Amino acid sequence: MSGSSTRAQIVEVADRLFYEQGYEHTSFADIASEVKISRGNFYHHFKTKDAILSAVIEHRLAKTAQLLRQWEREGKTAEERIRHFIDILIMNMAKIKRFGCPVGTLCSELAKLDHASQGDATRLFSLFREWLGGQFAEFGSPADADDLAMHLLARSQGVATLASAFGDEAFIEQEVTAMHGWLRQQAERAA
Amino acid sequence: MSGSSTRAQIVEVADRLFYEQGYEHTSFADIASEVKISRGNFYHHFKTKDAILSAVIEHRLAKTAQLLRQWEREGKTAEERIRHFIDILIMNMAKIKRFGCPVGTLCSELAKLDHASQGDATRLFSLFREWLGGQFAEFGSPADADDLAMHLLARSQGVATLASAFGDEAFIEQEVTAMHGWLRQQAERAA
DNA sequence: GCAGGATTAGGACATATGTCCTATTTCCGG
DNA sequence: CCGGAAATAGGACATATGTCCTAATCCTGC
Repeated sequence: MSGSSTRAQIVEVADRLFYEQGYEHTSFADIASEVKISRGNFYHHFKTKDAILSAVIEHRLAKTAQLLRQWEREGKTAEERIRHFIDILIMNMAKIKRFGCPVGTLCSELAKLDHASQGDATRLFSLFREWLGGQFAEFGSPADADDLAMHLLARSQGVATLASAFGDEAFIEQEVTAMHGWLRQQAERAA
Repeated sequence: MSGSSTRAQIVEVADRLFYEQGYEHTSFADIASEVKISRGNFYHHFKTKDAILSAVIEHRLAKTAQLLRQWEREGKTAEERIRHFIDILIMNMAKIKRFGCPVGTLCSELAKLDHASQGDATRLFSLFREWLGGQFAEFGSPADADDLAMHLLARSQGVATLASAFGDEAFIEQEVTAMHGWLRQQAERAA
């Protein structure tokens, strides 16, 4: 079981390539070449391409959960924590401009492929949704906390899609400012 | 040049399949099979797959321009016309739930493929953007008309992406209502 | 130090797919 | 009615790709 390092490398490279090139457009050869292992060796770690996808999604879920825990620690108020979410658009601006949102584009692709892992990919969204819902619930409006979470999720998705299509970073910054304003409003309304 | 009918059929089928299955995942065989022509015959109408994509985008651009002209006729006020745009989320709800937005998902896919037609696909967004910009300009705030157009475009994109990921039609309806409310606000602010 | 499992390399194999060629059929203008 | 262009069918061809097998090598526990 020492190949864990190789396996981890495969997952990391696949994670990046699935994001940058899409799942279907990324081949075993692409991944093997970057990890510098032979295609044949691949089979020892993952029987099928679907298995790699599952591992990548699993990996992303873990990374995301960790990120959410970090925000939980860093932000004192719910508003501050939600602010962190909005700011990932700024943090990952360069990559979002080129490839869109990793979660949204993966879900879209899998939907078109009618892929078995669709549900798992959607779980990535669910993580953010539930976390945001929890934060918004602290605002005092637990009834529509989920609505607010979905609304914010949708807005960031749209920003990522358009920023990518138009190659426009300024638009990201502009909309992030607008989202911060909207968040402020929600916080004030609650207080 | 009588094959225009066959050619048109090819473009229509390709248009639908590219939407439902994605560009790369749709093969010549898929299209030929649905149009009921042989794969070989295909070459007579389109030399390359890229050529089909170009024709499909051209076709979508024409259809979109026609739609915009129709809205132009049907809506008396700018607000009414913009309302038509928002309502396509309702009109195409069933397909959006399954496959997302045809424009957004195509642009995302082409971005990952680093495809030469990326720019042409983005023109589809530009059509809506410029048209919406023109409508918002009538509100009296020509300065940020484009910002409002992009904002609305982004919101519908996000709604389509999330609705597809979660398979949630109610979310579409909810956000459409919210967008109508937002539009009303913009109109009132202008008046 | 050695046996046995883990890991790796290299390649075989079937299939799918974009591209392209050729022969045949269909259609239309003169 | 007929000659040529358009359209079609069928398949060839090279390549890419997911999958899988086998032999060699590495490493670890005894």
